[in-house]
Amino acid sequence: MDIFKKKLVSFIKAVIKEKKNIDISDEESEKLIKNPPDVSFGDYSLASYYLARYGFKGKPEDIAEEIFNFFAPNFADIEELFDKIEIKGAYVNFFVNKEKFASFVVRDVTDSGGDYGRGAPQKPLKVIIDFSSPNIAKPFGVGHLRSTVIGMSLSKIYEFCGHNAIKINYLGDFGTQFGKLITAFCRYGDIDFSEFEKDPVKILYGLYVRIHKDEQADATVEEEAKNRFKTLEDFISVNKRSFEEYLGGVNSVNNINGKNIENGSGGEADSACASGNTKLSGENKNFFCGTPEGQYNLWKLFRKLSIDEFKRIYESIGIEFDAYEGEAYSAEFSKDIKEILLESGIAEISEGAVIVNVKGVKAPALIAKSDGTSLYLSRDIVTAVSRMAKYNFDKMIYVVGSEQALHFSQLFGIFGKLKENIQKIKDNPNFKNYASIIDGRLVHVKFGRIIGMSTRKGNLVFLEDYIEEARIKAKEKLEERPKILGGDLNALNPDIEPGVNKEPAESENEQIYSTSLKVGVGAVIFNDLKTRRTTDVNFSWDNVLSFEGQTGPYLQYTVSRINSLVSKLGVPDSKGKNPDVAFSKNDADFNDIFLIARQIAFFGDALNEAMEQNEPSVLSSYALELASLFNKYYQNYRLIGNAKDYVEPRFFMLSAVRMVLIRILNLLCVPVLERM
RNA sequence: GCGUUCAUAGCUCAGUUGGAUAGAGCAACAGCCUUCUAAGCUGUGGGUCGCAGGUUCGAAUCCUGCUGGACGCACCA
Repeated sequence: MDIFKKKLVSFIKAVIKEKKNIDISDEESEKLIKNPPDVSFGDYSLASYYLARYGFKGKPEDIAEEIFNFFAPNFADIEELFDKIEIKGAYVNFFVNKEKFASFVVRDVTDSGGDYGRGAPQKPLKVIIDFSSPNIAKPFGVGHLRSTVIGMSLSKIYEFCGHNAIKINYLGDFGTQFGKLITAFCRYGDIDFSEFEKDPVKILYGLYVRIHKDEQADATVEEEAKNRFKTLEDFISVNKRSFEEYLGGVNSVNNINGKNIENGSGGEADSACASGNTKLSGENKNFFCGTPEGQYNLWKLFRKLSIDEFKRIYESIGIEFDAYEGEAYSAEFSKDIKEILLESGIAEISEGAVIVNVKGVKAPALIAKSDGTSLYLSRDIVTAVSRMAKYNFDKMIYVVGSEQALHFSQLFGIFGKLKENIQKIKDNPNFKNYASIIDGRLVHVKFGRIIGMSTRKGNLVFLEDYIEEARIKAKEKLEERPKILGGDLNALNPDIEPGVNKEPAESENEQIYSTSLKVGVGAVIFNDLKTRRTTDVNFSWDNVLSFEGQTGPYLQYTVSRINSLVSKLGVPDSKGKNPDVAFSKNDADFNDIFLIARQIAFFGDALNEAMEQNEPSVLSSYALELASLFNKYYQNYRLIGNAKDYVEPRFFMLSAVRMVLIRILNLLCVPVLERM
């Protein structure tokens, strides 16, 4: 919060104390302060109708008058920072001293040394963010991009606000679908193993599409797939220890900063057959298709190949995880969950299957199938309890599409029911401990569908092709630029002096490649983060490939422009620490500088709102507005060629804009370019 | 049928959680590059906030009904 708002907060507290003898907190007081829709109304306003809750009575206009009459004689208290107070209808409007305001904000950003807006809560929360979660053996499509970028962005936002984010990728690596995949692999004898090694995920996807088609005509497919899945699950859970035992040991691995870094291995599931034969060929097909151990190895191989592929893609768009988990990991304990829930009466048997009736949800929650195999709901229960044991989280966010809203309301409802009935569970002290405190800490961050593609029909758009398309468009745009095409290609590379030391053509192409790739990736990612999560996205190439207006490249471009200008201006002597920044309202550009400073001052609010609502798009809109204000300024006023004491404060203003924009681009996973 | 969710300019979307005159960007049209990057800037046109009621000082926002779309609803994930 800036000092101006702080001043108002205490001013308003004072009036409520004086008039109604009520003490309100800073937070309450701050909530009463709004930003008027138009700067001509003032910079902050107090809406009198909010005061009704503190006992002020009468028409809003009269309350406003009463407040105003109190403020006016006490104006000296805030005179240092404010120019005037006005009454307008139901509002009391405050006008800041614009010169002081602009100077304060610019200096505030500059002094923060790149950390402007970073939060430092008294008690940082431990927040698990479960996102991306692709299904193995399927290509990474644009559908997964949304969860991936929303989750990654939220992780960064929580971290920047001072909390601990734990990023988990929960792979869809289990379930009947893998029975189907193994069935496909074993039924179709025409797999080219050398091709398979080259692009395994594509081949696996082909199998997936093919078996789905055959399933329609051939009823034995489903039968075989179910059996194979059962074999797989039985093989994995021929175990060794109970969930209770597992929970007893797991929190000992909890380390200091709350992060448990796991690699992409399958956790427990891996150890079941670590030395397995995973080299595929035509000869050992009998082993893979005919024995439980072979099938397990086959599944494990599919899993590994998929993860390798995912990691390559994540790296290319700057996504990383603290842990890779998988459903298979939890499958081992799904039987324990089933028994606990049944024994305690939380679950019941219906039509041979195990179900839980959850308060407020009509559809029964299915825990286990009538053939005894697990369903993903039961695996999610296991996972949540394991994570509580392991991380002791304050909050766990699932970034999953809104089509799974029912699933999550069932999952959350089950933890509510567990909490209520915890004493009915016999033994299992560890389980009771962890399971009872989960209720209320789970959040489903849902998002709308991308309309226009589907895996079943086989017309899935692969993420890599999608980015490639954007990259090519960016390259075309880049090559249209006269400066770059005409002569100075090296202008793209800040490390090379223009005109000197010309690099060979190949390197120039590399520059173009990397620049256009960053623009393409930026366009694609920003496109997913600029609208509110819950709205469905009508997929359109025209939209994604437009780099003008409200787009990622527009923001990247704005930063590049500032970079260029700043380097031409040269860094002032004061080097940026505690600079002497002062603006004069007599300068022609002052009003625009003020508007920029005002927008910068809103950054903290935008950040908070983005976190509270788990909504990165709040930052997207904010950044677009800031960039737009800057571009208007840039267009209308020239800096180069002016006197030093005119340029210097503006230099810091430019740097402040750049700092905030770069921060937001980072938070939104949009690459930042030096030049473009 | 039940449930969830959405409907704002031709198109894509904002709209400070019930507040001041409903805003941007695309697209269309008209302008601005010998001067800090034109992926930019300026201007014009474009609205019964799906429809009908209700709640109150005040509704795009809240409640009810209707219309239309999306998604989900027992052994997939």
